[in-house]
Amino acid sequence: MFSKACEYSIRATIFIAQKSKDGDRLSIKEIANGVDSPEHFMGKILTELSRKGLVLSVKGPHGGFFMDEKCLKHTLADVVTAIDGNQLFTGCGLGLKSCNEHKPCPIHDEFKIVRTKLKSLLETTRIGEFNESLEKGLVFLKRN
Amino acid sequence: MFSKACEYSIRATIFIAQKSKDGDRLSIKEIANGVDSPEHFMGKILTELSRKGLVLSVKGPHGGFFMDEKCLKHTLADVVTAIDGNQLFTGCGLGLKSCNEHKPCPIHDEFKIVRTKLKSLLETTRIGEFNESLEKGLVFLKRN
DNA sequence: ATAATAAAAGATAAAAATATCTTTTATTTT
DNA sequence: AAAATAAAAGATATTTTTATCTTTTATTAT
Repeated sequence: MFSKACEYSIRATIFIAQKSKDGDRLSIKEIANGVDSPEHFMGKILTELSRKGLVLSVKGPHGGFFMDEKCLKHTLADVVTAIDGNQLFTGCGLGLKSCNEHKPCPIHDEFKIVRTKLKSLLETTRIGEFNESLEKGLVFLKRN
Repeated sequence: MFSKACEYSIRATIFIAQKSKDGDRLSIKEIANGVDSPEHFMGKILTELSRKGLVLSVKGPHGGFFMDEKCLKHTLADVVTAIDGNQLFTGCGLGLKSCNEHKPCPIHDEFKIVRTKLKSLLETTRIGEFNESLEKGLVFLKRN
Protein backbone atom coordinates (compact mmCIF):
# COMPACT_ATOMS: atom_id res chain seq x y z
CA MET A 1 0.00 0.00 0.00
CA PHE A 2 2.54 2.57 1.16
CA SER A 3 6.26 2.53 0.45
CA LYS A 4 8.62 1.66 3.31
CA ALA A 5 9.70 5.31 3.40
CA CYS A 6 6.08 6.32 3.81
CA GLU A 7 5.39 3.78 6.56
CA TYR A 8 8.44 5.03 8.44
CA SER A 9 7.28 8.61 7.84
CA ILE A 10 3.88 8.08 9.36
CA ARG A 11 5.32 6.24 12.34
CA ALA A 12 7.97 8.94 12.80
CA THR A 13 5.60 11.90 12.61
CA ILE A 14 3.18 10.32 15.08
CA PHE A 15 6.13 9.55 17.33
CA ILE A 16 7.54 13.06 17.19
CA ALA A 17 4.11 14.54 17.79
CA GLN A 18 3.83 12.57 20.99
CA LYS A 19 7.39 12.89 22.29
CA SER A 20 8.39 16.42 21.40
CA LYS A 21 6.36 18.18 24.04
CA ASP A 22 7.19 21.69 25.28
CA GLY A 23 10.02 22.37 22.86
CA ASP A 24 11.72 19.01 23.39
CA ARG A 25 13.75 17.89 20.42
CA LEU A 26 14.39 14.35 19.23
CA SER A 27 17.51 13.11 17.50
CA ILE A 28 17.41 10.91 14.43
CA LYS A 29 18.64 8.04 16.56
CA GLU A 30 15.87 8.46 19.13
CA ILE A 31 13.26 8.55 16.41
CA ALA A 32 14.69 5.57 14.54
CA ASN A 33 14.75 3.58 17.77
CA GLY A 34 11.30 4.75 18.69
CA VAL A 35 9.67 3.50 15.53
CA ASP A 36 11.96 0.59 14.58
CA SER A 37 13.49 1.95 11.41
CA PRO A 38 17.01 2.04 9.94
CA GLU A 39 18.71 5.08 11.40
CA HIS A 40 20.30 6.55 8.28
CA PHE A 41 17.24 5.92 6.17
CA MET A 42 15.21 7.71 8.79
CA GLY A 43 17.65 10.62 8.55
CA LYS A 44 16.92 11.00 4.86
CA ILE A 45 13.22 10.80 5.41
CA LEU A 46 13.24 13.35 8.21
CA THR A 47 15.22 15.80 6.11
CA GLU A 48 12.60 15.43 3.39
CA LEU A 49 9.73 15.83 5.86
CA SER A 50 11.47 18.91 7.22
CA ARG A 51 11.93 20.33 3.74
CA LYS A 52 8.20 19.85 3.16
CA GLY A 53 7.35 21.57 6.43
CA LEU A 54 5.86 18.53 8.16
CA VAL A 55 8.43 18.59 10.94
CA LEU A 56 10.78 21.26 12.23
CA SER A 57 14.47 20.83 12.96
CA VAL A 58 17.49 22.61 14.34
CA LYS A 59 21.10 21.55 14.07
CA GLY A 60 23.69 21.49 16.79
CA PRO A 61 23.71 20.54 20.47
CA HIS A 62 20.25 20.03 21.86
CA GLY A 63 19.02 20.22 18.31
CA GLY A 64 16.78 17.68 16.70
CA PHE A 65 13.30 17.31 15.34
CA PHE A 66 10.10 18.66 16.83
CA MET A 67 6.74 20.14 15.93
CA ASP A 68 4.80 23.30 16.46
CA GLU A 69 1.01 23.72 16.46
CA LYS A 70 0.93 24.02 12.71
CA CYS A 71 2.81 20.75 12.25
CA LEU A 72 0.51 18.95 14.64
CA LYS A 73 -2.46 19.94 12.54
CA HIS A 74 -1.14 18.14 9.48
CA THR A 75 -2.94 14.98 8.50
CA LEU A 76 -1.66 11.55 7.59
CA ALA A 77 -2.70 12.36 4.02
CA ASP A 78 -0.20 15.22 4.05
CA VAL A 79 2.55 12.82 5.09
CA VAL A 80 1.61 10.23 2.46
CA THR A 81 1.46 12.88 -0.25
CA ALA A 82 4.81 14.36 0.80
CA ILE A 83 6.60 11.02 0.51
CA ASP A 84 4.67 8.83 -1.94
CA GLY A 85 2.92 11.54 -3.95
CA ASN A 86 -0.75 11.44 -4.80
CA GLN A 87 -0.69 8.40 -7.08
CA LEU A 88 -2.46 6.30 -4.46
CA PHE A 89 -5.26 8.86 -4.20
CA THR A 90 -5.69 9.70 -7.85
CA GLY A 91 -4.14 6.96 -9.99
CA CYS A 92 -5.89 4.10 -11.75
CA GLY A 93 -5.98 0.84 -9.84
CA LEU A 94 -4.81 -1.04 -12.90
CA GLY A 95 -2.09 1.49 -13.72
CA LEU A 96 -3.73 2.92 -16.83
CA LYS A 97 -2.60 6.49 -17.39
CA SER A 98 -5.59 7.27 -19.54
CA CYS A 99 -8.19 5.87 -17.18
CA ASN A 100 -10.90 8.36 -16.25
CA GLU A 101 -14.66 8.76 -16.00
CA HIS A 102 -15.06 8.79 -19.78
CA LYS A 103 -12.62 5.98 -20.42
CA PRO A 104 -12.74 3.86 -17.30
CA CYS A 105 -10.86 0.69 -16.56
CA PRO A 106 -13.03 -2.28 -15.60
CA ILE A 107 -12.80 -1.62 -11.87
CA HIS A 108 -12.80 2.17 -12.05
CA ASP A 109 -15.96 2.93 -10.06
CA GLU A 110 -15.57 0.25 -7.42
CA PHE A 111 -11.94 1.07 -6.90
CA LYS A 112 -12.72 4.72 -6.59
CA ILE A 113 -14.98 4.03 -3.63
CA VAL A 114 -12.19 2.29 -1.76
CA ARG A 115 -9.63 4.90 -2.73
CA THR A 116 -11.91 7.71 -1.60
CA LYS A 117 -12.52 5.94 1.68
CA LEU A 118 -8.80 5.58 2.24
CA LYS A 119 -8.19 9.19 1.29
CA SER A 120 -10.85 10.49 3.63
CA LEU A 121 -9.56 8.31 6.45
CA LEU A 122 -6.09 9.76 6.04
CA GLU A 123 -7.36 13.30 5.55
CA THR A 124 -9.36 13.23 8.74
CA THR A 125 -6.60 11.81 10.89
CA ARG A 126 -4.19 14.31 12.40
CA ILE A 127 -0.60 13.52 13.26
CA GLY A 128 -1.09 14.62 16.83
CA GLU A 129 -4.23 12.75 17.72
CA PHE A 130 -2.67 9.58 19.09
CA ASN A 131 -0.65 11.07 21.93
CA GLU A 132 -2.98 9.90 24.62
CA SER A 133 -3.57 6.37 23.38
CA LEU A 134 0.18 5.96 22.83
CA GLU A 135 0.86 7.03 26.40
CA LYS A 136 -1.79 4.69 27.71
CA GLY A 137 -0.26 1.84 25.75
CA LEU A 138 -3.40 1.31 23.71
CA VAL A 139 -1.59 1.64 20.40
CA PHE A 140 2.02 1.05 19.33
CA LEU A 141 4.59 2.28 16.85
CA LYS A 142 7.07 -0.56 17.13
CA ARG A 143 7.51 -4.23 17.94
CA ASN A 144 7.98 -4.23 21.70
CA MET B 1 -1.41 -0.12 -4.47
CA PHE B 2 -0.59 -3.10 -6.69
CA SER B 3 2.80 -3.90 -8.20
CA LYS B 4 3.24 -3.36 -11.94
CA ALA B 5 3.28 -7.14 -12.38
CA CYS B 6 -0.05 -7.31 -10.60
CA GLU B 7 -1.60 -4.52 -12.64
CA TYR B 8 -0.50 -6.26 -15.83
CA SER B 9 -1.83 -9.54 -14.46
CA ILE B 10 -5.30 -8.19 -13.82
CA ARG B 11 -5.44 -6.51 -17.20
CA ALA B 12 -4.16 -9.67 -18.90
CA THR B 13 -6.55 -12.08 -17.23
CA ILE B 14 -9.55 -9.88 -17.98
CA PHE B 15 -8.29 -9.58 -21.55
CA ILE B 16 -7.83 -13.31 -22.00
CA ALA B 17 -11.22 -13.99 -20.47
CA GLN B 18 -12.84 -11.80 -23.07
CA LYS B 19 -10.81 -12.78 -26.13
CA SER B 20 -10.25 -16.49 -25.74
CA LYS B 21 -13.72 -17.61 -26.66
CA ASP B 22 -14.49 -21.14 -27.93
CA GLY B 23 -11.01 -22.54 -27.46
CA ASP B 24 -9.26 -19.59 -29.08
CA ARG B 25 -5.72 -19.11 -27.87
CA LEU B 26 -3.81 -15.87 -27.48
CA SER B 27 -0.06 -15.43 -27.90
CA ILE B 28 2.04 -13.46 -25.45
CA LYS B 29 2.41 -10.78 -28.09
CA GLU B 30 -1.33 -10.43 -28.60
CA ILE B 31 -1.91 -10.17 -24.88
CA ALA B 32 0.91 -7.67 -24.35
CA ASN B 33 -0.43 -5.53 -27.17
CA GLY B 34 -3.96 -5.88 -25.90
CA VAL B 35 -3.19 -4.54 -22.45
CA ASP B 36 -0.22 -2.25 -23.14
CA SER B 37 2.51 -4.12 -21.32
CA PRO B 38 6.12 -5.06 -22.10
CA GLU B 39 6.03 -8.28 -24.08
CA HIS B 40 8.73 -10.25 -22.29
CA PHE B 41 7.62 -9.14 -18.88
CA MET B 42 4.13 -10.28 -19.79
CA GLY B 43 5.61 -13.65 -20.78
CA LYS B 44 7.03 -14.12 -17.30
CA ILE B 45 3.81 -13.09 -15.67
CA LEU B 46 1.71 -15.40 -17.81
CA THR B 47 3.96 -18.34 -17.05
CA GLU B 48 3.49 -17.60 -13.36
CA LEU B 49 -0.28 -17.23 -13.74
CA SER B 50 -0.31 -20.51 -15.64
CA ARG B 51 1.72 -22.23 -12.94
CA LYS B 52 -0.83 -21.02 -10.39
CA GLY B 53 -3.72 -22.28 -12.50
CA LEU B 54 -5.23 -18.89 -13.28
CA VAL B 55 -4.76 -19.32 -17.00
CA LEU B 56 -4.17 -22.32 -19.23
CA SER B 57 -1.55 -22.62 -21.92
CA VAL B 58 -0.31 -24.89 -24.67
CA LYS B 59 2.95 -24.62 -26.55
CA GLY B 60 3.53 -24.87 -30.26
CA PRO B 61 1.66 -23.70 -33.36
CA HIS B 62 -1.80 -22.42 -32.57
CA GLY B 63 -0.81 -22.61 -28.96
CA GLY B 64 -1.14 -19.79 -26.52
CA PHE B 65 -3.09 -18.80 -23.45
CA PHE B 66 -6.77 -19.35 -22.79
CA MET B 67 -9.26 -20.14 -20.07
CA ASP B 68 -11.79 -22.78 -19.19
CA GLU B 69 -14.88 -22.41 -17.03
CA LYS B 70 -12.88 -22.93 -13.88
CA CYS B 71 -10.44 -20.15 -14.78
CA LEU B 72 -13.25 -17.76 -15.56
CA LYS B 73 -14.64 -18.25 -12.08
CA HIS B 74 -11.48 -16.97 -10.44
CA THR B 75 -11.70 -13.57 -8.82
CA LEU B 76 -9.44 -10.55 -9.00
CA ALA B 77 -8.43 -11.36 -5.43
CA ASP B 78 -7.05 -14.68 -6.69
CA VAL B 79 -4.94 -12.83 -9.24
CA VAL B 80 -3.65 -10.30 -6.72
CA THR B 81 -2.80 -13.04 -4.22
CA ALA B 82 -1.04 -15.10 -6.89
CA ILE B 83 1.25 -12.24 -7.89
CA ASP B 84 1.55 -9.89 -4.90
CA GLY B 85 0.74 -12.28 -2.11
CA ASN B 86 -1.70 -11.47 0.68
CA GLN B 87 0.26 -8.66 2.32
CA LEU B 88 -2.17 -6.06 1.03
CA PHE B 89 -5.09 -7.96 2.55
CA THR B 90 -3.55 -8.93 5.86
CA GLY B 91 -0.53 -6.72 6.55
CA CYS B 92 -0.34 -3.68 8.81
CA GLY B 93 -0.82 -0.34 7.07
CA LEU B 94 2.25 1.04 8.81
CA GLY B 95 4.36 -2.04 8.12
CA LEU B 96 4.49 -3.30 11.69
CA LYS B 97 4.97 -7.05 11.76
CA SER B 98 3.64 -7.34 15.26
CA CYS B 99 0.51 -5.27 14.70
CA ASN B 100 -2.70 -7.07 15.62
CA GLU B 101 -5.92 -6.67 17.59
CA HIS B 102 -4.11 -6.87 20.92
CA LYS B 103 -1.21 -4.66 19.88
CA PRO B 104 -2.63 -2.38 17.24
CA CYS B 105 -0.88 0.39 15.35
CA PRO B 106 -2.55 3.80 15.60
CA ILE B 107 -4.60 3.34 12.44
CA HIS B 108 -5.30 -0.36 12.84
CA ASP B 109 -9.09 -0.32 13.04
CA GLU B 110 -9.71 2.39 10.47
CA PHE B 111 -7.27 0.88 8.05
CA LYS B 112 -8.84 -2.51 8.48
CA ILE B 113 -12.17 -1.19 7.26
CA VAL B 114 -10.62 0.06 4.03
CA ARG B 115 -8.60 -3.09 3.57
CA THR B 116 -11.62 -5.28 4.10
CA LYS B 117 -13.61 -3.21 1.64
CA LEU B 118 -10.85 -3.60 -0.95
CA LYS B 119 -10.60 -7.31 -0.28
CA SER B 120 -14.30 -7.86 -0.61
CA LEU B 121 -14.43 -5.83 -3.81
CA LEU B 122 -11.72 -7.99 -5.34
CA GLU B 123 -13.20 -11.21 -4.00
CA THR B 124 -16.60 -10.51 -5.49
CA THR B 125 -15.30 -9.57 -8.91
CA ARG B 126 -14.76 -12.40 -11.35
CA ILE B 127 -12.21 -12.32 -14.15
CA GLY B 128 -14.84 -13.07 -16.74
CA GLU B 129 -17.46 -10.51 -15.80
CA PHE B 130 -16.31 -7.66 -18.02
CA ASN B 131 -16.62 -9.36 -21.41
CA GLU B 132 -19.76 -7.55 -22.39
CA SER B 133 -18.79 -4.06 -21.27
CA LEU B 134 -15.40 -4.48 -22.95
CA GLU B 135 -17.09 -5.43 -26.20
CA LYS B 136 -19.46 -2.52 -25.95
CA GLY B 137 -16.53 -0.18 -25.37
CA LEU B 138 -17.79 0.85 -21.96
CA VAL B 139 -14.55 -0.06 -20.24
CA PHE B 140 -10.94 -0.30 -21.43
CA LEU B 141 -7.74 -2.21 -20.75
CA LYS B 142 -5.33 0.06 -22.58
CA ARG B 143 -4.64 3.60 -23.72
CA ASN B 144 -6.37 3.77 -27.11
C1' DA C 1 11.18 -36.95 -39.79
C1' DT C 2 11.59 -31.96 -40.43
C1' DA C 3 10.47 -27.37 -39.99
C1' DA C 4 7.82 -24.02 -37.84
C1' DT C 5 5.57 -22.17 -33.95
C1' DA C 6 4.96 -20.55 -29.38
C1' DA C 7 5.42 -21.07 -24.43
C1' DA C 8 8.94 -22.11 -20.72
C1' DA C 9 13.07 -21.27 -18.75
C1' DG C 10 17.27 -18.99 -18.01
C1' DA C 11 20.47 -15.19 -18.22
C1' DT C 12 21.31 -10.41 -18.23
C1' DA C 13 20.29 -5.51 -17.79
C1' DA C 14 18.25 -1.34 -16.13
C1' DA C 15 15.78 1.21 -12.84
C1' DA C 16 13.91 2.14 -8.44
C1' DA C 17 13.65 1.48 -3.59
C1' DT C 18 15.93 0.63 0.52
C1' DA C 19 19.88 0.93 3.39
C1' DT C 20 24.51 2.39 4.97
C1' DC C 21 28.56 5.21 5.38
C1' DT C 22 31.17 9.63 5.13
C1' DT C 23 31.70 14.49 4.88
C1' DT C 24 29.88 19.08 5.50
C1' DT C 25 27.31 22.73 7.71
C1' DA C 26 24.97 25.05 11.41
C1' DT C 27 24.52 25.71 16.25
C1' DT C 28 25.60 25.59 20.98
C1' DT C 29 28.45 25.22 24.91
C1' DT C 30 32.73 25.74 27.07
C1' DA D 1 37.85 30.97 19.48
C1' DA D 2 37.62 25.89 20.02
C1' DA D 3 35.28 21.76 20.78
C1' DA D 4 31.21 19.20 20.68
C1' DT D 5 26.81 18.12 18.85
C1' DA D 6 23.39 16.96 15.56
C1' DA D 7 21.11 17.70 11.17
C1' DA D 8 22.07 18.19 6.07
C1' DA D 9 24.12 16.61 2.21
C1' DG D 10 26.56 13.54 -0.60
C1' DA D 11 28.40 9.14 -1.97
C1' DT D 12 28.11 4.24 -2.13
C1' DA D 13 26.02 -0.30 -1.59
C1' DT D 14 22.39 -3.64 -1.58
C1' DT D 15 18.03 -5.42 -2.75
C1' DT D 16 13.90 -5.62 -5.27
C1' DT D 17 11.27 -4.68 -9.17
C1' DT D 18 10.81 -4.11 -13.85
C1' DA D 19 12.35 -5.07 -18.36
C1' DT D 20 14.87 -7.35 -22.17
C1' DC D 21 17.32 -10.89 -24.61
C1' DT D 22 18.60 -15.77 -25.57
C1' DT D 23 18.10 -20.67 -25.37
C1' DT D 24 15.31 -24.71 -24.59
C1' DT D 25 11.22 -27.56 -24.76
C1' DA D 26 6.76 -29.02 -26.33
C1' DT D 27 3.52 -29.23 -30.01
C1' DT D 28 1.73 -28.96 -34.55
C1' DA D 29 1.71 -29.01 -39.45
C1' DT D 30 4.04 -30.25 -43.51
